[in-house]
Amino acid sequence: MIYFNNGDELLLVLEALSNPQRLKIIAVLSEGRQYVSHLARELGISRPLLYLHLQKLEEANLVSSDMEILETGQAAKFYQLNDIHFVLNEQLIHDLSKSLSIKRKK
Amino acid sequence: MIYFNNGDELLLVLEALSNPQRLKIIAVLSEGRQYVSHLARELGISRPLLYLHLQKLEEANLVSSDMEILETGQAAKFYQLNDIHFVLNEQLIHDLSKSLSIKRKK
DNA sequence: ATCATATGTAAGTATTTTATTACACATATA
DNA sequence: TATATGTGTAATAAAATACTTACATATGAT
Repeated sequence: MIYFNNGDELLLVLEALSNPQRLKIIAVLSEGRQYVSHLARELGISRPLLYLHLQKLEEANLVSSDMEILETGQAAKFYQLNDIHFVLNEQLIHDLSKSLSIKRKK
Repeated sequence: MIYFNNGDELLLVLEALSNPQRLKIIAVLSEGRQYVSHLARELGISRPLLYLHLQKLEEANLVSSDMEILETGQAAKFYQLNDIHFVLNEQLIHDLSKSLSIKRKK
């Protein structure tokens, strides 16, 4: 169960989830861990783009990664889902909005 | 309780929620309905910008609006929260991802 | 050595989102 | 009439996000 410590954390998760590619990534990973190149082929997107999305998911703590040696002997970076489960309602948004910053990113 | 009919609907809601200004708007509206100009002053943002955000929230069905005559005799547009309450987990994302489209917007 | 597979990232472009400025129009009050 | 309040929107600018192309490096198999 995801617990949000503040509004910025909630926003980080919501931003990570508000993209169709990233939802697809989560859907694929929900069937089991997988390494980057394989994931890219499965999703039909370029590896650099996949990296971008995985990075956002990782920053929001929705996925994690480990290096592992494939049967072929090559190193591969495996990604897996963290526990993604939370409830969202107006009360929570109201409470967390006090610790939510409105800021420029760059 | 929000029920998502498909992946695109889920995404629409997540996109609407993934912005700090819009979370603040929801937080304010959770304390009661309010009209646009008043809301803009309370949030410290311009009315055109507020319109933009309210439109996104309305498209995601998170808020609704009604015109009403103020005590002063002027017409005002009141916004109020719809029921915002849902659970999100990997199973749901997995299921809804099948009806999720990856598309350009314009 | 060459081919296929893997990771990793820099640099540039395209698209979308967010925000501002400037209008038009209406009602009530001083 | 001038001022203050309200709605509504068009046009533009700025910022952030998404995506592409190109490259470097490494391992194993042919």
